[in-house]
Amino acid sequence: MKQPKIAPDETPKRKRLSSTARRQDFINQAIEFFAEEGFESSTRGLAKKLGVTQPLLYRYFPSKDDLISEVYDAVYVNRWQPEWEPLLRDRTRPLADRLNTFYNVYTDVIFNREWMRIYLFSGLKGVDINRRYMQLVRQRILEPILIEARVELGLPDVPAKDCEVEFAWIMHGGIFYYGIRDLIYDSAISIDKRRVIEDAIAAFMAGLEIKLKREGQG
Amino acid sequence: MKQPKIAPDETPKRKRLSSTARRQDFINQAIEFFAEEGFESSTRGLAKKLGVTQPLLYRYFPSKDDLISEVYDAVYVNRWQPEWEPLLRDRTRPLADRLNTFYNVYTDVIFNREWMRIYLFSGLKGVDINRRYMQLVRQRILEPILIEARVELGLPDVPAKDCEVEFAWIMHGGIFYYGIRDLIYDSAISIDKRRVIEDAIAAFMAGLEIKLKREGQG
DNA sequence: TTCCTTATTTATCGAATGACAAATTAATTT
DNA sequence: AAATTAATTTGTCATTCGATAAATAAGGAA
Repeated sequence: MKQPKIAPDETPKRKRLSSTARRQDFINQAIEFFAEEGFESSTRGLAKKLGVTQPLLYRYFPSKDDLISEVYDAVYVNRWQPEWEPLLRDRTRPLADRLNTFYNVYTDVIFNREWMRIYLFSGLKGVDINRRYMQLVRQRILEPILIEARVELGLPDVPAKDCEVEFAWIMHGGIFYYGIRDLIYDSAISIDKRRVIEDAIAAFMAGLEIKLKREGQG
Repeated sequence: MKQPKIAPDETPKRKRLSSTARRQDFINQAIEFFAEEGFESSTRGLAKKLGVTQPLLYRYFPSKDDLISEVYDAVYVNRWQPEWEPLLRDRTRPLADRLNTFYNVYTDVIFNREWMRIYLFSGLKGVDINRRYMQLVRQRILEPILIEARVELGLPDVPAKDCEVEFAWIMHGGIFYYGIRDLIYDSAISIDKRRVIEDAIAAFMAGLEIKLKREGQG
C-alpha cells in the first residue's frame, strides 16, 4: 500500500534520473524540507521526502553540510535579481513610485515560507552568508535609495550617513517583519501587501525629508 | 584537572542545592543554553554547562519538552512588565514622549541575545506561545497607541482599524528588526539605540497623522 | 543479445540522543 | 552517633544520527 501502485506489466521498479537532473531535484526539495523542518533534521527524513534511500544523498553531496551550502546558494544568490538596483536608480520616475515598485517585486521573491524560514534558520546558525546578504541589501538597496532621496530633494549628492542608513533599515525591517508575521507566525492581518508597503514607504519618505533637511541646516 | 580545584581539607566534593534553588538555576541556565545552541541541542550539553549529570535534569523536569516550556514562560511571561500599558495611556504627556519612553524601556528588556534568539527559535518551531505573545503586543501596545493617537489628534475615539494596526506593526517591526540585526547578526551600525527609536517614532507619527486624517475625510 | 557503466539499494558502523532504574552520598532528623 | 530522607551519580537501553562499503540493477553501447 505504501508503494506507488504499478500496473501489472509496467516495469519501473526504480526510476533512474540523469546525474544532473537528480542533483537539481535534490537541492530543490532540500530547500522545502530544511525550510520546514530546520537544518538539524535528518538526512533520512529528507531521503524519505525525495523517495530515495538515504545513502544516495552521499553520492551527490560529500556531506550534509555541503548540501546545506548548496541550499543557501540556491536561495540567497540565485533569487537575487540584478535589475532591482537600476530600477531604484531610474530617475525618470518619482522615488516614491520606484520604491513601491521595488518593494512589491522584492517581496514577491522573499515573502514565501521557504525563503523566510531558511533565512531565519541560517541566521540563528550564525553562518556568514546571512551577514553577506545584509551587506548586499545595504549596498545595493538602502544606500542607493538614500542617494536618490537626496537628489530628489535637491540636496548635495553625498554618501549616506550611518544614521540615515539605520533609518532606511527601519523601513526595510518593518516591511520584512510584516513578512515574518505573515509567513512564520501566520498572524498578519490579511490586508493587501501592496497597501502595507505603500504606507510604510509614505512614512519613510515623510520622515526622511524632515530628517535630511534638519541635518542640512544643523 | 577537569574537576574544580578544591582546597585540601575543604570538603565539598558534590554541591547539594535545595530543590527550589536548583530548579531555578536549571531554568536560568537553560535559557542561556538553548538561546545559544537551539532547542535541538542535547540535554547532556546542558548538564555539562550546569556542572551536573544529565539524569539529574529528569529529577526536576519530566521531559526535555517540559523544561523547554518552563524556559518559554520565564522569557515571555515573566519579563513582561504590566506598567507598560498605563505608561502608554498616560495622557498628561505628549504621545511622542510616551512612545519614546516606552520603546526605550521595552527594548531594554527584549534587546538581549537570549530573548531574541529564544523568540526566533520558538517561532520557527511553531509553538503557539509566540502567537499569543504577538496578540499581547497587539492588544496591550499597538491598539492602545492607536487610540491615544486618535485622541491626541482630536479624532473620534473609535477602535483601531486593521490597516492602522498593520501600520503600527511596521514601526514596531522596524524597531524589532533593528534588534535582530544588532543581536543576532551583529550587523547593526553602532548608533544610539535611543536615536534609532526616536527616528522610527517620528516617522510613524508623521505617517499616522496623514493616514488618520485622510481616512477621516474619505 | 551481451557487456559495461553507473545510479541506486542493502547492510552496517560508531557516536550521540532522550529516558529510566538502581546505587551512592550529602544533609537532616532522631 | 545512628537512622532517615532526598539530592546526585553510575550504568544502561533503545533509537536515531551521519556516514561508508559492498551488493544490485537499470539503461546505453557493443
